Amino acid sequence: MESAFEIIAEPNRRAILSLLVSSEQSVGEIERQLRMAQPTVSKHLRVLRDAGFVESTVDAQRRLYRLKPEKLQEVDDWLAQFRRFWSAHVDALE
Amino acid sequence: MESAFEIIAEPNRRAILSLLVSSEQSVGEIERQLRMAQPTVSKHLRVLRDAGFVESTVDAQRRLYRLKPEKLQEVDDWLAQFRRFWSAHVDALE
DNA sequence: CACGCATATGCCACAAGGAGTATATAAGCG
DNA sequence: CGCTTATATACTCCTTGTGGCATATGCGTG
Repeated sequence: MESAFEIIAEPNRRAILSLLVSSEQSVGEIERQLRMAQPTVSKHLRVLRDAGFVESTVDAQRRLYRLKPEKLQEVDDWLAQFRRFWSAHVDALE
Repeated sequence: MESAFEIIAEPNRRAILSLLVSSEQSVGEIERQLRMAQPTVSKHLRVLRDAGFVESTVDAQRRLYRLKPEKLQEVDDWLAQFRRFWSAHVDALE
């Protein structure tokens, strides 16, 4: 599970990342909003943190997780090579 | 392997997609350029075709595969929600 | 310091995907 | 028509990821 692509292949992880767009969240908040079991949330957050997609800070017993955009940008960069295709496709339709 | 994200999680498949950016290619051409075993190429192409990432036409015994951008655009669309983050990050650095 | 809440980790079982090898299908060509 | 080239599929093995459950750790509070 080295690559950024493998990380975001998992639907629950994508859901977590989307949640974190609005603001940082604690594990419990993620758990409730996504209705996932707590260990599942923690495990996915671990994966996301190790891969550099999120970072966390301590707030008493809570850990607050927030987005780190670099890795997503990596995905975005890979997609760049294909961008001309969808403009080309639109052109073809016209 | 339903989602577009799972499809592009596989490195060989990403390599194939990148190859097809330049022009359509036959199975054999892909095989040689990426140094993959022929059945491996065929299997990945099957997955890519079923998922809507590529399409093929027949040229005698050859099958020519070419890119279909829609699914990649799907990924791009999902990434959109994060875009404001990397501009924000740049701003923060300044 | 005992208890409770929040989070992390360990272990197990299950499922799914990928590679390798062999084989099938299909088209062109002598 | 038999042979060769090009591609697809079947089967098996192996690895890896994920979830569930139980348990550990850590901090705060009475």
